[in-house]
Amino acid sequence: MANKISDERKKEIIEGFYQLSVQNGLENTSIAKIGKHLGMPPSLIMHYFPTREILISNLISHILDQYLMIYEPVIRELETKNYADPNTFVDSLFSRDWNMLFDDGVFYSCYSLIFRNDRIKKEYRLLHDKLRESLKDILDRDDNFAGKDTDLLAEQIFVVVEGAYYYLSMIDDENVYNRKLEAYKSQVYDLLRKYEVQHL
Amino acid sequence: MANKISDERKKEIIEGFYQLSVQNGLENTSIAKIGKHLGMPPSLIMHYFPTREILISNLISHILDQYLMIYEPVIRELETKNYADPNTFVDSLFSRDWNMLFDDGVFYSCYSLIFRNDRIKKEYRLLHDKLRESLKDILDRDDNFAGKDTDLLAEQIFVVVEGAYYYLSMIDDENVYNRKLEAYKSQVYDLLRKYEVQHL
DNA sequence: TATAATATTGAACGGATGTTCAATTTATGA
DNA sequence: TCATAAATTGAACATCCGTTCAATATTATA
Repeated sequence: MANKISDERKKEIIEGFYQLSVQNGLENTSIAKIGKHLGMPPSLIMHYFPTREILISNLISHILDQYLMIYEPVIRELETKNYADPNTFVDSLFSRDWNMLFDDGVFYSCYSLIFRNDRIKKEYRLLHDKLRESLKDILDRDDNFAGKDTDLLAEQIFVVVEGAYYYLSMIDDENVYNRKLEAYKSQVYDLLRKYEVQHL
Repeated sequence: MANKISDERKKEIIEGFYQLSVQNGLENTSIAKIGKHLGMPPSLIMHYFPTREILISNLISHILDQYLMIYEPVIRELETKNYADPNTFVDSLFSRDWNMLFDDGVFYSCYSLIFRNDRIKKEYRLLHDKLRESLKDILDRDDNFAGKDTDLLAEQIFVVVEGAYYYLSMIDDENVYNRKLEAYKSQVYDLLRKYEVQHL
């Protein structure tokens, strides 16, 4: 609460940056354009983010926070119940809902920066470690997976999820999209079933 | 063979573009820089590629061709034999070799363009359709998968492969890398085993 | 060899880029 | 209220961007 104006401006700038990046792409969004979009001179943007690199770095933190926020409702739902139906869980993971809330184009643009920037790489790694850890905790709380390698299971589930979004992003045709979606879903169902303790 | 000089120059320009993109990133590689790198004026580049958009489009075709070329030895090996050991096949798919031959950074940069360019999206889609189709053909030729949904199997294998490369690209630590690599490999082994006809 | 087509050059363009800076306005705290 | 700090402005910068164009050199064709 020390610098309230400062914090609000920073937030405003980053969100403006994000919005324009969704529309025109990260690489086509300049500081001048952000300024025009928000009705402020570029020099003000540079007052809060001294270089473009710092700006981008903050945009990435913002995006990764958003990404985490999208997962959170699913994770929290599973944390409250001691056992949640895997089907509903998988359905949430593959829900089309957060395609509306989150722009994959900007996400992959930022992802591609990990190959030349170790700090960004680390930030992406930490995000995914956190997600995997959350899932593992949930699985551990479930008796069906007692004594199983839930670390490995969580890892293998997320690999399918990421691969699925990679492929689904290429698909325009709704029927094809749904068919593929079901294929990837059942792939995760199978993983869960494979790991579950057999009840009689 | 009509325009040999033209074709060679085009190839030279695209490869120069690719090399600089590997070093500095796609978004930091300008026409002027390519010209300087190859010792030719930017106007010559624009003579062969009238706009930057066309240049990028050709770079993407080049990259997707290369991507296909990396898969080809594996695919051809499996085509010649009537039955190839799934293990060696999976090993090849996950071989670290083509990380040396192919730059994932440029690949993902180009991939992120699919979200705002339908032609690029289609080109990526066709590439992956082709790869999946090749794998399906190979599986179909194998008696162990007779009567099985090899289309689905191929799809699910590639989802794991793509997801795997997505995650592995974030890992620097060699031990962690290898551990994850094995997890993803065994995930594909499991898929193959699940689909195989049971022999006694 | 003459002619047409192609390849190559170098200069120039308007505009956009990230960044700097000094001046001014606004808010904060004593 | 007054001094100090923070927020904001607008102009200016060197440099790079993609692109254009007319002129020249080279090659292919008849």
